Amino acid sequence: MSAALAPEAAYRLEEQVGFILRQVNQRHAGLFAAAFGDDLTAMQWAALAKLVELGDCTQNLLGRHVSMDVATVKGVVERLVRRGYATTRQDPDDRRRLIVSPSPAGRATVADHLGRALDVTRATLAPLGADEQAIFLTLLRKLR
Amino acid sequence: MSAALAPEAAYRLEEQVGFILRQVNQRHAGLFAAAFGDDLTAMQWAALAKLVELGDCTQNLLGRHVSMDVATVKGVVERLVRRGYATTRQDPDDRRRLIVSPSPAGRATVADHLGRALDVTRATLAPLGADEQAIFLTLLRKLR
DNA sequence: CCCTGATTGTTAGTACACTAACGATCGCGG
DNA sequence: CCGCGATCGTTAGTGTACTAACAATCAGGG
Repeated sequence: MSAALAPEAAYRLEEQVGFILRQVNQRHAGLFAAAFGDDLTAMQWAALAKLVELGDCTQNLLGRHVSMDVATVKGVVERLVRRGYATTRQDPDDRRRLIVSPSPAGRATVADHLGRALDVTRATLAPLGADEQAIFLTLLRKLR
Repeated sequence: MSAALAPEAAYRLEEQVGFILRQVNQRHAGLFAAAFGDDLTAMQWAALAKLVELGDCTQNLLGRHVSMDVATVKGVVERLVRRGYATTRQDPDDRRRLIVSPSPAGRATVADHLGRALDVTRATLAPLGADEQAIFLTLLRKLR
């Protein structure tokens, strides 16, 4: 399956999962930005929504809950703090740990934007029918 | 649908398309990096594979073919040039344009890595059965 | 109680991604 | 042929993402 028969006819970039995945991600990012404007990025929203759900939480644990590695979550939390949506303090019981807490403004923002977040999900899936959406999500989850 | 009934029970971050999409992307990126090592990133591979397919090509046009905006494609092309996989020159007929060309090494690298690229696609979709893969790709394409 | 290994966080470095602002150029209509 | 809008590329700035190296700290065993 190498040289003679179908040289590079066998490889179509635009049919590879990774490529399409990136395009779908781009579309989702655009929809998200349109709904959230300069309020929050998708990453910040994920971290903040999870933080409000969990309450006080180690930076490390928060990162694991939202699938961000340590270096990434640090930057995201830093920007949440800068915007006044969260605060950080050292854990007195374990001085390695940094405890992140949602601020009242953070909780309010999550409540405020919940509808918009759901709209983004709906808009992203809009090209599919209701049954297709269910199938798609089931399959997508398996690829996690 | 705001306060009294289902406060934030209605929003589960880990069920939102955008969130799962990011996780699937992360997994794909990991598989890609494992297969390609330090040879090429997924972005560089996409750009180079498309460049070899198209032959000489405007930087702008290349970007459109691989869904990268102008600023992004500039960086990617720059790194391809730095690695010796492509060259750039001004279009004599339109001095705004920058023509990007694959180098012999670039063509060889694409040929060399075609199998690995297909392996990455296979590995990414491996959690699904053959029929599921087809359905998934059909649905995914609609969300582009 | 010290030693060692694991955990937590920070920093530096590379590579996407997108916006906005800018300069150079092209092409078309008047 | 002049001007003006559209196109192409570059730069700067912000925000992910991930690796690697490091410092501080904690926990458990000898």
